[in-house]
Amino acid sequence: MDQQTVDEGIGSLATEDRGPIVRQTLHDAIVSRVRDMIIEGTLASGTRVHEGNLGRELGVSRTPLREALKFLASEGLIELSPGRGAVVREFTAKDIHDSLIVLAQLEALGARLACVNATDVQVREICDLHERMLDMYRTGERRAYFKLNQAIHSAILRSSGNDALVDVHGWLLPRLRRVRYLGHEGPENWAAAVAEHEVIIAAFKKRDAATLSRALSEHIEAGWHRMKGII
Amino acid sequence: MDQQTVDEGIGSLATEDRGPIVRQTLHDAIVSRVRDMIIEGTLASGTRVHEGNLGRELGVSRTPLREALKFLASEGLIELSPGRGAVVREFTAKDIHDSLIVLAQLEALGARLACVNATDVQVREICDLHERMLDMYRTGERRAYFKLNQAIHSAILRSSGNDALVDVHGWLLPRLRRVRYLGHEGPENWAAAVAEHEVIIAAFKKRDAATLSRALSEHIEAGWHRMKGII
DNA sequence: CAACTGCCTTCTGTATGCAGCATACTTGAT
DNA sequence: ATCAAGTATGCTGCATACAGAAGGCAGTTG
Repeated sequence: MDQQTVDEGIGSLATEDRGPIVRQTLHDAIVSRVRDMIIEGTLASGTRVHEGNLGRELGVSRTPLREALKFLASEGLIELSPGRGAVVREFTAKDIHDSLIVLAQLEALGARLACVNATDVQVREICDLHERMLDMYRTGERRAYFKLNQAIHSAILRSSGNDALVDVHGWLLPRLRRVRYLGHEGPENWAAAVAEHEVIIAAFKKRDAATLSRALSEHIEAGWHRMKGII
Repeated sequence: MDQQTVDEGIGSLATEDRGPIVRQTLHDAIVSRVRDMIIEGTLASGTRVHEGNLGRELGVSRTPLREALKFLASEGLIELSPGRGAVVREFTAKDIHDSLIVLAQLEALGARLACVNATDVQVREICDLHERMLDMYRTGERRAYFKLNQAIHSAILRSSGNDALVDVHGWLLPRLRRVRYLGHEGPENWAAAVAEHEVIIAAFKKRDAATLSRALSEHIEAGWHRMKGII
């Protein structure tokens, strides 16, 4: 492999989406890169992942790529068949719905815990995220909105103080990111999602566990109804 | 590496705990083997995992071992530090408790779904497992009891018909297996756990979602109280 | 005597090579 | 013409080799 390709590959990976100076191992870079490729559809569902080709494309050799694929396999984004390599997992509508049911349950639990355990600082930070998200909604920046949306949900979970819950949530989320991204297609859908977020934040501010928990569950279920036609 | 060691290693892995003729990749063998070593305490918490030594011990080269470690890292059983290798993750009492809270929530959800979706055959199979587990209790075979106990919980989850729930549960479980195993130390604790299982099975037979869901949560919480002194 | 620096050892991170297996294609037979 | 069998190609699975980094130890200096 020529050095040019290597540098290009590593360079593009290193500057992808992390901070600037943080030590970024090739492994992490490949994992997040391939994960993004799956989420964004560059690697479509059902695609056979060819170690040689993808490695050449990313500018890395097969070994670290294989390690990354094993990692992604344990997240369920990729399926490995012995002797036949890796394919991007296809998520059926039922898979998505099942995952959302679990997600709703997890976020509802997180909400209840967060109302008790979150610090005032955390509440305020989440409200700030919410305000910034509203800005993105007003200016129509879907991608930034999407990232802030995710950040809010994750931040509420984190403020629950239950690390295992955060881990499980983080594990389940990747397989839903693509579909949640699609969930805000269309202006009226987007408006509905924003309205639900208003309820959520209001309940969180008041530390009203019952309302927050219910609002989050309903928000996720509503998201399902918004997106299920698309899938 | 001499061939002797390789054969010995692969042989011991291949015959470890899977069925006889099922095609078993080295990767899966290593993953389950190392996982067992962690659960059984052969690899104690906080132990530095030395790729060379462990690979030599298992009779495999570093490459598949590294892939397995990456896999286990994404399960959270092992922590990887760039440039400094892998250490067996130490679970604090809080980690365990947090995980159990999540587990209880997941099993409660599974219970509710199972009461609706389980087939009569599945219900009967689970009752059979329960009967066999009681036999193991009476004859004092802790290891077999433990395996059947796990099998019952997993089977109820599976009968919910929610694959994502099964996946998440299966992902969370490994980090709790060691501690759940410890949870039945002492005869009166064991008796209490068995009594709780009686309630669970009775509710499941009647497809009483509310009772089953509550019984499972309480069973897990009771398990925590039984074990928390030990940790 | 303590602290710092430079070297050395050892381990991780990555690449490459080799062997076995799966699949596809080709050829021959019915 | 179709099906089956054999062969060939290319991919995966694993091992090993090499390079770079981290940590330890010793020697030297303040």
